Amino acid sequence: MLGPEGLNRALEHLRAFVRRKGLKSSLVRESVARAALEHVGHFTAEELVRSVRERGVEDVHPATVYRVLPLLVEAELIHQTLVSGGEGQRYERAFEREHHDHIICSSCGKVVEFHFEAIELLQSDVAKSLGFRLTGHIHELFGVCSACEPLART
Amino acid sequence: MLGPEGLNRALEHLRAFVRRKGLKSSLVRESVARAALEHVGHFTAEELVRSVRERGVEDVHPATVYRVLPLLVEAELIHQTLVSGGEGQRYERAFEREHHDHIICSSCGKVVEFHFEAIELLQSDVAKSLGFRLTGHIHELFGVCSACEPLART
DNA sequence: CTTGATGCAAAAGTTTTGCAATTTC
DNA sequence: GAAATTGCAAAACTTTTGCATCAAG
Repeated sequence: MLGPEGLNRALEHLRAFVRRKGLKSSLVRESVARAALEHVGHFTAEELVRSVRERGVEDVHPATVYRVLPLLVEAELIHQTLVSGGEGQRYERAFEREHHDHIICSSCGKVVEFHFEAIELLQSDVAKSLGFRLTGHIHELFGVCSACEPLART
Repeated sequence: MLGPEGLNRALEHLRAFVRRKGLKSSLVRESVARAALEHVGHFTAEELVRSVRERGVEDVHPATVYRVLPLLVEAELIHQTLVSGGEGQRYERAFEREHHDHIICSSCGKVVEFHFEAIELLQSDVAKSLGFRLTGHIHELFGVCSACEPLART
């Protein structure tokens, strides 16, 4: 959860980013940013359009959201996430959040975040040993959560 | 590379699979399977259509490829892969291949496969500690390869 | 000769784009 | 007022689907 102060910091960050790029600020874009930043969990472009609309104040056209999303990514307010397939590209807030990966229950769809430093370190080692300078990664685990597997419980 | 004998084993495997499911064998499907199995590296549905056509013998309609691909996945002749975004779902051969993940150079697009048992083991640990039975994963690293980074070489 | 496989065309779903109207600076 | 942003409609792209025809067992 990003509190009201965090939201302000994020919007200020966005304004500075926009200024730096020689672009203009805009109400609509900030509405989209607000909806994205306060969205719980992952969201698609379409869901974001709905979120903005549900907040009542502004209304956004899907095309605009599709134009704003890459900008928010570039400003590092949000990240693209995978959370496997389905309906289109997903995003989640990145601003003032720690890095994490996901494990998804194939049965109920539950998504749990995890962060394991040991894995992160090994990733760097792998990259280094292959002659790469690591800049990012996608890591998603699939499984069946305990709630979905009342069977086979030892 | 899958040699001619491997190809035969794969096709026989497919035939058995098809029989087991109560479906029928077909020339076209086997052409698609052959093209997929002998394809070097990753491929999309569209590329597979081209590959089949280039082999000259058969010709396949895209719709057919889209219908065949899930079957080949189910038969475990191929796997879906990510190899980040771009034009549609990608696949690669799975038959008689070890599991591996990918690291991709963001600059030149080079894809290198890797397999690190330590990471695989940690993944299981993570899943277990979160109450999941692990069934699969996507793991893709991004970076800049040595060829693309003549600068910053220490 | 019954059932599955295929081609084709049309549809569906997501994302992009050209353009006129609007907002921002 | 010049330039960026937005909405709208149309296009682009990938994938799916209904249906008539073809091929397999």
